[in-house]
Amino acid sequence: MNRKMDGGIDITPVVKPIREPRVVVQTVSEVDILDDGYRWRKYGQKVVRGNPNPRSYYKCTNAGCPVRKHVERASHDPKAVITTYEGKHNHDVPTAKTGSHDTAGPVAMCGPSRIRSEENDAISLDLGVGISSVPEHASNEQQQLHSELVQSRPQTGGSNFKFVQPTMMAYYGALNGSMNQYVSRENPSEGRGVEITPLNHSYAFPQSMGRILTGP
DNA sequence: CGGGTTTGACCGGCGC
DNA sequence: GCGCCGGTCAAACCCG
Repeated sequence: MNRKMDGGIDITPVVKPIREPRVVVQTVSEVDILDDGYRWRKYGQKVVRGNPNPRSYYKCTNAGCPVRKHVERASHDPKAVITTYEGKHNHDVPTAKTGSHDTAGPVAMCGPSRIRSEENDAISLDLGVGISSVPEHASNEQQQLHSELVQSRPQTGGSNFKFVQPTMMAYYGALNGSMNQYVSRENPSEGRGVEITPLNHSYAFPQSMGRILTGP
């Protein structure tokens, strides 16, 4: 990308309203790569502080798809995978699921997706395609970042079921806002080079989550 | 041969 | 002003 104009003068007209819908999905799986029906291309991997596990960055391989996906593993739960979707798909699902049929297809996403519209209208499931609703303006003043906490249970059948956990949502709400839970104990002297120290995480995060995930 | 994945380096933003 | 962290891009390699 050439953001430089000839002459050396570069203007910065880019309006970055950064208003893309951010969807945080908590998936319980042994594998990081969950097939949601779309094709993703890994464009980077980085290990972030507070987590011994590396975070993977994926981008939609489809043209015109600004959708990005960040996959990270919970440090306390090796089977808990946090997938963060950014943006929305502009094209239809490639239907790469040859052997499988419909369950995990696009239909599944819109169908069961809207389960949970009981009281929390703050969270809407527009994770996959923009087909259903959510048309309008996201330029409201209240919901700039609209994140949702969904729990996926990928069974071998390919059925991505999503359950919303109001309890976890609260935790994650703070998480995507500012991870105050992770940044707690840090030794300035050691800085990088040392692994995190497991330990005293007093918050009920792991407990609640672990329970929920392994509960049913 | 093509696509995708992997690793390293670079850049930008934020905090101190 | 400097340092640190996160994020992205690019090149090379591997697999299909």
